[in-house]
Amino acid sequence: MTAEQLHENLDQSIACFFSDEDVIYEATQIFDALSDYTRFRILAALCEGDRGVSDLQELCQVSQSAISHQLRMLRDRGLVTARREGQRVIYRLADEHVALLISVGLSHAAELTGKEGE
Amino acid sequence: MTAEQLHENLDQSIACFFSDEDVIYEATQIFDALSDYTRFRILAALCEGDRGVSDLQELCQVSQSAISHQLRMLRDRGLVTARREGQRVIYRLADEHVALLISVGLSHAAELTGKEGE
DNA sequence: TCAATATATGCGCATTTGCTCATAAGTTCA
DNA sequence: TGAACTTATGAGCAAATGCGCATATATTGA
Repeated sequence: MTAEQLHENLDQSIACFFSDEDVIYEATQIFDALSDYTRFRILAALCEGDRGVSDLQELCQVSQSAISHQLRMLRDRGLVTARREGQRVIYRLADEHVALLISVGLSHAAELTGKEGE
Repeated sequence: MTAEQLHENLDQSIACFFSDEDVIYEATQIFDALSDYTRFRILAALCEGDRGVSDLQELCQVSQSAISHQLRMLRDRGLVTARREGQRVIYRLADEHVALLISVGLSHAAELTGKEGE
């Protein structure tokens, strides 16, 4: 089999995944958002309900600036939305897929670390 | 931050997610593996079946060195396993959760980019 | 044993990332 | 208005990342 033939076969068999390079890139952006310890905890907390910035800051134990920078990134990527309530700004998950991703990721991680029974 | 500090500040309502800092870290490692364009395509290809290194290299259109470096990372994180077949080395997905993560990530991405109907 | 093929690895560099610091901007209340 | 409070932002820095380059290792066949 030539390289070209191989390539065509591969393309066909996984066409459902590789139909659009932009979609793949966008998917990597989602996973990138979930790949940081602070951001993951932000998103996991938001799975449970809306949270203010200062609540998230306390939960994640990082500086106000760090939380705000990470929230900006999550906003820019469309993973969260923000609304103002007086002085506070309340964040909310923008996509229900995120909760599923977090759940699956934690299941996998729990198996790897042998903590699934807790 | 120590494990004690983290545990003390955890919100009770999300204790199910935050029961172990190691599990959270491990989850972020999985998402980190999926956050790179080349690695994502490697893993997506492996969802369809085992693949040799040169096949993956051709599919991802990157150098031999780049593929090998990324495969090493995926091995180190336990996401793939490798077996030798003659001169070739064949890689395989080590965890079925990865296929689910990829599927959910692509669904989310397809919605964001307006390509879900294709 | 040696050349050819296939894959892995150490080093180094350019780029990216996550954070701190300082400061700006928006809101409430006096 | 202005002070207190909350959140956002820009600049810059240390650390991490992804890859190229050169080379090492492993397998096969002559």
